[in-house]
Amino acid sequence: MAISTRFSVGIHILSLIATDEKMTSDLIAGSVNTNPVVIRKIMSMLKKADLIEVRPGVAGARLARPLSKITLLDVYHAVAVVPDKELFGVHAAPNPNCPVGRNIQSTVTPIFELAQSALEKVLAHVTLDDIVSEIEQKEASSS
Amino acid sequence: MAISTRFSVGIHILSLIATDEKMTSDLIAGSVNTNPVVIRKIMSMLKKADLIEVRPGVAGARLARPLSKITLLDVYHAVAVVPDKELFGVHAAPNPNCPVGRNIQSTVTPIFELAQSALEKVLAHVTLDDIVSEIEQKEASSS
DNA sequence: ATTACATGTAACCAATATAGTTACAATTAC
DNA sequence: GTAATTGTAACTATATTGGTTACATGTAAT
Repeated sequence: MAISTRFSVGIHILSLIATDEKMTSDLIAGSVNTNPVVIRKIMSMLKKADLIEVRPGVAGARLARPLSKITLLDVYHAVAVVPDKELFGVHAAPNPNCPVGRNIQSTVTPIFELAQSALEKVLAHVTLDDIVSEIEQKEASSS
Repeated sequence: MAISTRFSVGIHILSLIATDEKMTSDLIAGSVNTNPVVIRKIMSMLKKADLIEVRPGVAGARLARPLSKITLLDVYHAVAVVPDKELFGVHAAPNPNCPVGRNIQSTVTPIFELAQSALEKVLAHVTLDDIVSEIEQKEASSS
């Protein structure tokens, strides 16, 4: 299964908030092209992860940190696209009476962690500032 | 969602076949601790990916290539843990009338590809030979 | 303070993926 | 020919995703 689009939607939401703090979930939903409740649920996750500040009743949201201090990895973790932060699932109860069965988990897990960490490192090196700048640049060069 | 355990089970299966070509799906299921049909389905994928040779009616399987020429990435692709080979899902139809909406996909996709490729590179650098040797080593040092 | 508008959630739905299971046809080996 | 094995179809239970309706709660402005 692919990693949930909550991740890309989360980036989308934060980019919109960055350019306009008066963005309502309705407006954001219009840009993402989905239902406002989907947006509010994701924003609720972003809020719990202390990436944004939102208040019931008051339109819009505010970034809790400067754009350059929010990495894609922060968003990735915030929207919980991966349960338990374990990207790779491992079958739970291999047979301890078999040489392969009793060693497969401990053999495979560190490799999976390496792979996961390589992926996360890429995400950690990209900030929302990079994203928004890139978008602005594309807009400027297309006008 | 985590990457399916089909991946780790696939590695488990191949490691067993490597040490004994007479391994039936029943025996393998005993080591993995699951149903034989689950094993046969995964073996069917491994066969389609030309990693193993199996024949109906005849017990066991044979590796189609030497252990050192089968990477974890080969297995990863074979068991189709990721549809379309696209690890990250991206929301499909953002609003083209919004500056963020019309640029988010093209901005985010190359970063996702970088991250995915970093992960795959790790998997590509580990062969089944590494896995089996590691298991043998653990067995030897625990005796 | 009433009105209008937002957010925050609960509850539900359809579609899909996973992992497991039963059942059985087709194939091979002895 | 019999026994054993692979290969699948069909089905189940469970979980996740993405979407939707409904509504309670909170804020602001007139």
